[in-house]
Amino acid sequence: MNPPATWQLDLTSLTPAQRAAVEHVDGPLLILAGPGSGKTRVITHRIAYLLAHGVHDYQIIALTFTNKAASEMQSRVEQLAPGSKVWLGTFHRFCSRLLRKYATQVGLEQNFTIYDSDDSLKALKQTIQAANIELIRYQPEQLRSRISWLKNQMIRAAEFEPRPGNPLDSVVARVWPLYQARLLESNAVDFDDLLLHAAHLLRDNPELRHDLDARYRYLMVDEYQDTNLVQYAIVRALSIDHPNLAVTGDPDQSIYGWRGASISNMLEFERDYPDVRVVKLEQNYRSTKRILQVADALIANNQRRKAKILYTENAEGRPVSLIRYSTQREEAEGIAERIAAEVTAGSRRPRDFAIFYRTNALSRSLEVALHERGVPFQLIKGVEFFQRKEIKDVLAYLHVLNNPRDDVALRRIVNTPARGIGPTTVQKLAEYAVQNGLTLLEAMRRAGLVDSISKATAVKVAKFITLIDQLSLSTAGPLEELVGLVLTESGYRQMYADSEAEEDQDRLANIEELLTVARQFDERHPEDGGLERFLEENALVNDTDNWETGTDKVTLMTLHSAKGLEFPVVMIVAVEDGLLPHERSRQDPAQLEEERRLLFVGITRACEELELSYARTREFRGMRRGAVPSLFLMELPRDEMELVEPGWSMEDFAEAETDDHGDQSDYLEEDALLESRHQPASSSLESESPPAPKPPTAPLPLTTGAQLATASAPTTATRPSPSADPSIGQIPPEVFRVGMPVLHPVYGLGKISALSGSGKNRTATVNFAQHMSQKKFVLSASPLRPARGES
DNA sequence: ATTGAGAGTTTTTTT
DNA sequence: AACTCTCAAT
Repeated sequence: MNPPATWQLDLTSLTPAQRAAVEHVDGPLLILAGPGSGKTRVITHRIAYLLAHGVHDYQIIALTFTNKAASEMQSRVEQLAPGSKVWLGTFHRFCSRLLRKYATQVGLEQNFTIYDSDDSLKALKQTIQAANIELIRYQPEQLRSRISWLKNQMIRAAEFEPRPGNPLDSVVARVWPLYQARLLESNAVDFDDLLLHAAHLLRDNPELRHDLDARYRYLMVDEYQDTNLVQYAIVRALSIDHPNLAVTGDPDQSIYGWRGASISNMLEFERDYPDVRVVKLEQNYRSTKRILQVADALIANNQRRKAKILYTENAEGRPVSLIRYSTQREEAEGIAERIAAEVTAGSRRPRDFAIFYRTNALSRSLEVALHERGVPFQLIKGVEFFQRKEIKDVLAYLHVLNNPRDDVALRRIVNTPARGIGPTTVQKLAEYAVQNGLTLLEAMRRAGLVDSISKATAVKVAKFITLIDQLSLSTAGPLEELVGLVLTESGYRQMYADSEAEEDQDRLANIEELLTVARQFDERHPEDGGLERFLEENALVNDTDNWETGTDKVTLMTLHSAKGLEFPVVMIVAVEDGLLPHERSRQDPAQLEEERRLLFVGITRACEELELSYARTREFRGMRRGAVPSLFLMELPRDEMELVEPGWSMEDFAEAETDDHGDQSDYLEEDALLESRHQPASSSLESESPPAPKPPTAPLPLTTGAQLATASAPTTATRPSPSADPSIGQIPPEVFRVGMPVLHPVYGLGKISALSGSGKNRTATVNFAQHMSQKKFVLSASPLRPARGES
């Protein structure tokens, strides 16, 4: 049955360690893979190796956490073993597939709906409202995340034991069973249920478990350090009779602990599978020596870890930059400026750069700065397209057609576009439904029989029902046609088409885009398409998956979504106390270590150059606050780094002037914090001798004593106070001459290659050796000054 | 039923 | 600042 290998598998390019992992066939295998160690290569080669040694493709499954990772592997397996049908996908997709098949075993129907977190929050709110439960001070979102966390611990509503005296838990104890009942009535599951139902399915049906264990004989799990208890249970259940389980991961890259991921799954792997073969992949093929040393020094500060060696045969590379900006805006502009300069000079392309930040809210100023300079960029946000209101609205129509019991979707569309069926009417219908044991949709069919609903309103509801019935006649056809029908018949497209607002025009465009998605689906599934499948595919997709590596743009993303990627130049912004580590993680040492791992992940994404930055002030929830450098920065090895401190711009003069008092206290606060954190760690950035007391405007302790190499940024050690800073307009434009060496606070040393214009418009073209870039400056408005003879 | 003002939130987020 | 939710007014 298994076709002879018509392709050649070349293992000679692998290192001995990689090869050992690839050639391991039967029995448990644990691959400890450091960042950039060729992990994906090993997994894909191993799949090909198994196929070449007589394993059937349907006997192999590989589970990943993201679609992105899955499709990446898919295409690489396809290259190594063309035509094979190994199942690669996410945990959630795997469970969803399993549940479609065995839905009735867990009380669902095959056409169940998958609620995303937005939908499940709505269902939860409806539950709370219908049962009239007092939330005390809790937000529904808090309940949702608590329930989610519990589900990830493999606890079901019926088994839940509230922590005594815990008010949140006592509310959860009341709401959760009702919420779960509502989901069941709606024939729906949330993301967590997908895993939880599957885990219980396997636990409660020994024969089924046995069969599936045999069927999926070779199981692989990627990013095993991020598995939670439920995922662990699923993996375990499928590898009891045939423990051919290969997992890869890196405890140092575990960054989803807050979601219930447990490193212990990885650390205790050897206990669960005593005969495990352990392979360590420690050589890094991605980063320069310096970047790796910085990463290594940082992560060494974590107590709860297995020490591991990180080494590379790559070049030494350039020092890692640590840049201190005075404001958030300068940080964004400095970065955008550098990228623009290097792109203009042709030394880098936009796609070479990635900018990471801790929270999405930090992206705004970067977007603005890049946009102003015409630098193309793509912003990766977690959800985006399928989470947009207009998309969810249209999909809600499809959900109702596919699963008439889907109340969340039904409530969403019943008055969208406006049909004069308001919340009061829906409320009455919902009550009628409960009293008569009907679904909401069935109750709507009988709106005329509900006493409290007026004749006029009942007619409107009847019209809506007619619309749904009419649409449901077309559910068997192509998706593109169905979506088109929904758009026209519901009046949804018209609603936006009539609008003048620019925002609505964008929405219209997004809706048209959805039509494209539907068409592409039709093309991809000429035989095995169908509404249910379309909805499922889109339910388990997120925006990160649409991230295109092919486009030539700068990438902006959170540190979390950066995992698994790499870029020639990486910039990590806002490495400040309260943001990284995040303030919510400061109490708990375990969480602090997770934050450190997060920065570790960010650092190890960089191949050639790495730039960390922080600012002295930052806008935060509409307020400007003084910012303190992250304690993680003190843990980095100064030998591998250079400190850069750009000069001040015109705006900062104004800011420094008006905010003088605020600034002073910020400084004092910074000093105090840094003093109190004085750590004996030898790799600390701080000097051995305690820093001398400083006037409020003196540089930070971080910069005192010039511990860091400052060659490329001569302004660093002697940054004058703002009032004395000969920044802008201080140097008369006529001083400059062609060939003159000049100094720029951001780009460092350069040479004037051309001059043009006169007076205020006099412009200099400067070549900067350091960045191999060329920039133009209007002299009267630039911080440029002669490199010699500076004060 | 729709609109607008005011109040209260606000991490990260593979799915 | 930006978002969502609530409640009162239209």
